[in-house]
Amino acid sequence: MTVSVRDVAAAASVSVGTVSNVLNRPEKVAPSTVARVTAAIEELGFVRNDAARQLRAGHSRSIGLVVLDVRNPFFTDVARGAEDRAAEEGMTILLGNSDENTDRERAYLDLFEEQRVAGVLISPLADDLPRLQRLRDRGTTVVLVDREVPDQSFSSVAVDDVVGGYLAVRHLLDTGRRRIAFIGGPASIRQVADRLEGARRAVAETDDAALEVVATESLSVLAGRAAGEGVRERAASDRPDAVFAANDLLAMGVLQALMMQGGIDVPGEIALIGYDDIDFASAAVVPLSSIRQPAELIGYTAVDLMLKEANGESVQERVLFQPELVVRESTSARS
Amino acid sequence: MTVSVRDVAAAASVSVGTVSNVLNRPEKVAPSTVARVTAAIEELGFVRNDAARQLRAGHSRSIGLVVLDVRNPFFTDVARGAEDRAAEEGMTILLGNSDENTDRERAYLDLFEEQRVAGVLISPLADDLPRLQRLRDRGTTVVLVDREVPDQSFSSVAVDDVVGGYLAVRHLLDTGRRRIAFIGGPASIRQVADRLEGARRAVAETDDAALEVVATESLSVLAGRAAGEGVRERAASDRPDAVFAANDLLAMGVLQALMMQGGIDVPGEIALIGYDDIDFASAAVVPLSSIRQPAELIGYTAVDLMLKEANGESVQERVLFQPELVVRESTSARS
DNA sequence: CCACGTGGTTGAATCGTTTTAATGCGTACG
DNA sequence: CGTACGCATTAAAACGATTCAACCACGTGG
Repeated sequence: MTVSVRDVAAAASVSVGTVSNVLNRPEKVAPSTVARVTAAIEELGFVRNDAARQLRAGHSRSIGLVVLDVRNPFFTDVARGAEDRAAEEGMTILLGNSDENTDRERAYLDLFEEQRVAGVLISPLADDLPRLQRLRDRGTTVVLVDREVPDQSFSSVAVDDVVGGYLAVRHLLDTGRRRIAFIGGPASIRQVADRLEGARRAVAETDDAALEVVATESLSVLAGRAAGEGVRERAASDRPDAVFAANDLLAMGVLQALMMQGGIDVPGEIALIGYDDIDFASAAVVPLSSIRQPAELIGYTAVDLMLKEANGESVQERVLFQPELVVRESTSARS
Repeated sequence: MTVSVRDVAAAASVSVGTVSNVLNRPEKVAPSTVARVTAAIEELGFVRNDAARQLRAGHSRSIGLVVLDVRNPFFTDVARGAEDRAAEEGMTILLGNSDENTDRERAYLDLFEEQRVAGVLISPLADDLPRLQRLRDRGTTVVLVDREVPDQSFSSVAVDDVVGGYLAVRHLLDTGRRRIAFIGGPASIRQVADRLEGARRAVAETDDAALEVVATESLSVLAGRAAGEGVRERAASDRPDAVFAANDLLAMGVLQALMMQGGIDVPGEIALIGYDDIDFASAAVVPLSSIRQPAELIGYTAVDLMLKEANGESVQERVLFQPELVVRESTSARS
């Protein structure tokens, strides 16, 4: 059924070795032979079998990328950056979506390991570091995306989320807000914890400021809507005057809930700031202030680090980008 | 370095065949042997080499999916639906992103063919059907996503975009609008052409209605913003009183441009409707009316069709879903 | 005239898993 | 007592591309 090098070789009356050479090192083969083989390939519609190549090579030309949520534009941007860098090397990105679920994360890691990917980039969930450690010990290069690890045992590319959280809340305080609510979760996700930590620091600097934490199940629009409804249903005196959402998806959900049928004025009554600065943030009902991260650059750099480490050019490098405050209408001063 | 079945066999003092049996048909192996082999696998940290499996099997357990744009939530939803169905069979989705670019589309098809994927799902770009035909002739099952082909030679799952376009514009006309602008492109994309066709039909039913077409380079937020600016800069008398954007990303861009610094009132001056009903549509500056498509179901069904056809259970099936109008504030009657 | 390169090409070995026909071994049955 | 059968396991043959040592023919320089 399928045509192999063997068939091509027969058709061009050369050996399989020569066919392989034409495919991989045409300059080593006489031009006339190249022509004959190429013709045979065309004629028979030969297509390389990648499984056989990989088997021989010992590893694939793909890179595994596990993200927390494909629906979050931040991560698709990271993926695109990664894809760009990979394409420069003729490699491919395999995108896995853990959906903030440990089992799914593990399943993708297993899959990638069976595929013998050149490396794994992962925005890891909770602390299943031992699993990653094992993976690395068996010879797979691992780069952490948007996550650093205290013992410095992995390469990583991340953004300083403590600073990001600080910037967000500092901004809220600067515009006169005092009762800040942090909406986000689960706390096991490092990004969430760090952004909260940054928020705490900012609040601690201001005497009469208070921080309240509203935990969510996940970082989705839906979870944000639920949390927002909780806030809306409170007595007016009991509500915060500013909300810092752990990411833009949550923030958009919160915004929807607050404004639902003549609800609460944003930013009049409650100011709102998100995180990630996704494209849609600026198009929200009330254009959303946010903390910008260089998403594509993160992906690009992660692949770069992975390749370097795999080539032995460097061992464990850790890149840290700085986040940036983007002010829009959702945090305007009260009129 | 890496440990193979051979090593496991030696460690458990059985043959490689037995190890393979433990892996794939444990019920055929004596329990005590299973235990011994499993222990050896654990001990040595053995991980199956998927390339070797595939080579033997002749095809992979992955399914290729090529979409027009990963940044469009509609397609990530399709991908999730596909992933769900694939997971039920222990298979994986390989996601390729053509970015509305023929070369990239072709590159992904080549890649998938080399990988010997079990099948290819594709939302094809222009008319590179011969390429798909060849792919199919060489034995790869192909299912068209969101695209039908006149000669019925491929299985497909799609939504009736002509009906969708009709619903959108019919709604605009019903709310009293008469000068309709269709914003979208490139026209070579079937979805765009069909939605426009539907729009034409609706306009043709109403005597005093006019349709204008504003072509865009792509279906992105950016392209929408550019088109929207064009409209905004016109003399008020020259502007349409309603805009039908070929998808929600465009619509969000148009919306941003129209409202820019005290611009045009939506829906007061211009009504706006999009297409796809992505999650963010309801959270837009002005909540966006749209045409809803069952994105996840499309992906799910596409994989289903592919599996059926690959198993020879059916040849060429064509599924057509109906779109649905979702009315929000962006098309409210003028106050 | 012979040894010695050189540019092209060959054939066999290899990667790691799965599969299949064959084998061994014990038990039940005629 | 021998045959037959079932069960567990084995050994060897695939799958298809790549690589590498060997080889060949043909000059060229000594």
